Amino acid sequence: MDAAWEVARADGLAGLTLRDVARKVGMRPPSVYSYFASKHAVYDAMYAQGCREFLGRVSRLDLTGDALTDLRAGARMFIDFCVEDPARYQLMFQRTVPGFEPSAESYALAVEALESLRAALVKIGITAPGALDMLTALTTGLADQQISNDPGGDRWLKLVDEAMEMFLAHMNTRTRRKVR
Amino acid sequence: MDAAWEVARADGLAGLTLRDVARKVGMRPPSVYSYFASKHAVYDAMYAQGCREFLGRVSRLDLTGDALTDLRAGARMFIDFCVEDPARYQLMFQRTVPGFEPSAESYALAVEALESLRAALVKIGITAPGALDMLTALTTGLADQQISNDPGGDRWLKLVDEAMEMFLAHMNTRTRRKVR
DNA sequence: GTCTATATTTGGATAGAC
DNA sequence: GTCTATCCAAATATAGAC
Repeated sequence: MDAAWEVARADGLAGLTLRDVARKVGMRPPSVYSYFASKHAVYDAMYAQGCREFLGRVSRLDLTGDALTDLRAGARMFIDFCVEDPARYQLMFQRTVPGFEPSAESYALAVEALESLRAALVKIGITAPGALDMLTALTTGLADQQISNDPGGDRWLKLVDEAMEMFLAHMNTRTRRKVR
Repeated sequence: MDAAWEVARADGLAGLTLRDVARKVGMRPPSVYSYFASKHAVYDAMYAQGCREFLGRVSRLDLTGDALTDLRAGARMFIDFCVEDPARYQLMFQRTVPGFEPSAESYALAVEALESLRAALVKIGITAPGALDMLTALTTGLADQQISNDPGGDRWLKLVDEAMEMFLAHMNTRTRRKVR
């Protein structure tokens, strides 16, 4: 798995070949088939591993109950996760690999992650319809722009706190309007 | 070119092959080389064509001078442009094709498009540093989520107006803070 | 479990005739 | 300009020996 990630990071996710993975671990290509039934299976294992890593980070967030503080922490965690490994980001969130679809088993992990995000939002009082969708658009947009247009830099990273302020202020407006 | 786009839409951008393009126009594969020097050259021509189409739409926007109205119109135009052809979106904004980099000539068109966006923002009084970056993050995020997670639907499309309200309210806040 | 050997497919690209 | 024929390389996958 480590070798597969290395190859994906070096040659692009679509450029991953079992030959390269095999060579990286000092094996001949056919030997890889003792561990994975197909190239697809390698992608699926990577997808699942990415989901588990993400779930681990979600669970290690220590949230305070203060909306702005928690939004910032969550958004930073998510965007750091995306930016630190663009190949993983592409696999998990872009789905741009030729014919790859995660297995039901792996996909369940992704659903679990989104569910935990929804629960966290409810906990800080953000329940408006569309709020979760707006937040995922905003955070993936920041991550995407950072990765595509300023790799290695911080041009969009440094907007994360401000984006969460903007988001929260907007949600507060909506809530007040509703209550009145 | 039309055939190339059709193939890209059908088989994915990375799945485009000159063989398929040739067959689609009733030619044999080598004949394509009378028109394009390489597969790369085809991608580059597609990129340039996408940019020109986008520039055309930018110039056809009739802006009113009212910030919210114009932001909404611009964002809708951009996101519609992205969503209506995910292969084009991937080529122009994701840059996920194996070793493809647009030629300097083609890239200049993309720069021109971003420049016209910046000018439009200035015209409605949005000049804060980072405002343009925040706007591109927000709009590409909406487009990206729509394409990735609800293709053919409108789950994120219908958030566009609200997103622009949020963005504008935020920018107004920042301006006032600066003035005081 | 790992290897050698190989089948098979695919696809970019060129040579040279017409 | 288009064709036939072909080269070449890469890459997934399998068979079967050790």
